[in-house]
Amino acid sequence: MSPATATQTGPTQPLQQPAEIRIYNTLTKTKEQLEPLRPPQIGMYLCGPTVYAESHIGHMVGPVIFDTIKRFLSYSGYQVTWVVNITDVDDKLIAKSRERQIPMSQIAVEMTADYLANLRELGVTQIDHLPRATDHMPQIIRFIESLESKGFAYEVDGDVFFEVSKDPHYGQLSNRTLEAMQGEGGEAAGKKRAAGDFALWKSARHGEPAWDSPWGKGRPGWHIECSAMSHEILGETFDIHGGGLDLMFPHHENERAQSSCCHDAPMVKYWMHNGLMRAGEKGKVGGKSDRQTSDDAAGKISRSKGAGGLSDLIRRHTGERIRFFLLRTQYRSTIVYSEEGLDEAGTALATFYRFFERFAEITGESFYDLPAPRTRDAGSVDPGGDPTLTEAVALRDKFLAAMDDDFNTGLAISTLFDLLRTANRFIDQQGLAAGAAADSAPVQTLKTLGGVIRDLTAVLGLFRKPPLDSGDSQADAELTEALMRLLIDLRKEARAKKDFATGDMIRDRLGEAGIALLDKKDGTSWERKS
RNA sequence: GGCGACGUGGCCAAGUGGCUAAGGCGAUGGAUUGCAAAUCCAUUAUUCGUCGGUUCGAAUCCGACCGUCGCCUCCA
Repeated sequence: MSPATATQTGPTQPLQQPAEIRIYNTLTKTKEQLEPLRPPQIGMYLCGPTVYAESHIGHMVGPVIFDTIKRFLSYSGYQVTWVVNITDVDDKLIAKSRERQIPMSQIAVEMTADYLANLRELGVTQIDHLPRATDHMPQIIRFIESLESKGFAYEVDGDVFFEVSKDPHYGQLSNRTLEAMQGEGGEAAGKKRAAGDFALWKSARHGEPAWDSPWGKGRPGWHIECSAMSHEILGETFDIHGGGLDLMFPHHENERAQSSCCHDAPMVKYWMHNGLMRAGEKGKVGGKSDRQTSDDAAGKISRSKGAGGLSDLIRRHTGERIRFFLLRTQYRSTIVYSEEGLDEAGTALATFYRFFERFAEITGESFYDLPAPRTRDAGSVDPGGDPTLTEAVALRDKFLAAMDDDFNTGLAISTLFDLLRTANRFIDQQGLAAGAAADSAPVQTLKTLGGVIRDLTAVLGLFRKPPLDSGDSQADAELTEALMRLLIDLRKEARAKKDFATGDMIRDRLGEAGIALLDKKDGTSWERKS
């Protein structure tokens, strides 16, 4: 049975479908045409973190891809409301609170700040609502009451459980049958009617954070906060629900059960699950070794294995590099994390940065200041018979087609490289350099090319601002710039006198210090080697 | 044990029935350069884990096998 058919939104008016966007729906295991419930509005929910510890890079996969999805959907003419929850009450938080001898709420505040700072660094800026579980106790309690009154839940000594067998569709999302699930039932096994039943409300033990409820003092179970808060903000049925593959069961299965039983309506139209990140093996890149000696237990990255330190990773690699690294892989596949992979992403990114410098030198305009068109239509370009622009338009179309097909960011990025080559080739062929007449036709064409690249990279949330040398203060950066200017001028003078030995020494010594010089027709610039 | 994903060049990674198998990193040759770097051009998988099968035709569908990984307990 298709969940899509179960939703009635009244007469569908002839809405202009902005684009043929297809989404892989984990519920149906097929790619489906995106048809929002209430176009042009789209409601989107992503399961956020339980804030008991620092986030690690794996936590960023979902936010980065969904941030990109929202940017792309907005670009395609939709108005997206994106919600990411913060779960700030839970067993792990309580345990952490005991361990550190500080209130649970303080840990939650600290770790939420850490999470948000990381999101900011990775350019995740599109979230509209960040609801916290503890701010929604009345809604959560009402939700549970409603389930209880409809016969889907039962109370035992202050605990309330969802009775899984009452939901005829239970197991549909994660594709498992009740019979196949024969767990132990966890610590509350003795109280539950069936092992698969799960807690909606947990009675408080001594010293635990607790809220008043019809069942006595206690706290919400896992799952229920997402049902209550998504309902509060996005309604009974909304368009897209996302999260990591590992949340499919039990979290999403239970969420779905709670919400659809409570409202007697499908909870979500499109379920999306991103792949998980794995830790790569050790550094060695061997030759052709026939035997796969995977002595290094490479597995899913998780907090329980001590993963963390994302802010340190950002400091070393920059948020943009990490975002780019994540976006180069299709969101449903496993991403293997490795330092080498991140380094390579940095190398690839440098090609973009060099083009932006070239662009600025020739046009006199900063790439980063170019306006990014807000819609596909506004961003379209009329090539007017120009072969270079014709090529660019074709590549832009390819980019958009890739994104239309279940947000294939990896394929989309490949067209960006093609676009870069097109632009660089054009510059070379035209012999463009600093000082070119601003109103000349080639410069205008280059500006148009730059505009297309600006447009598309903005959809991916890249190049929002010039790359900074992380850790440098403003004053240090200025000093570095002045010293580099001096060295470059000295070398220039030496070379003018054909004193190549001195010139090369300056270049070599800078190279040893991790700085590369780039000689161009119109002068020399420098960059840090990654 | 149950359910599921994946296995594409040296590495990363698109492509899920049919033009010459994207793109990145790396490598090699060339243009350019005083020499480099950057940029551009060219080359770098007759082949897509293995073996069968379906088909006029498969990396793409089916089966078996090998291998890697995930979920089934907290996890983005």
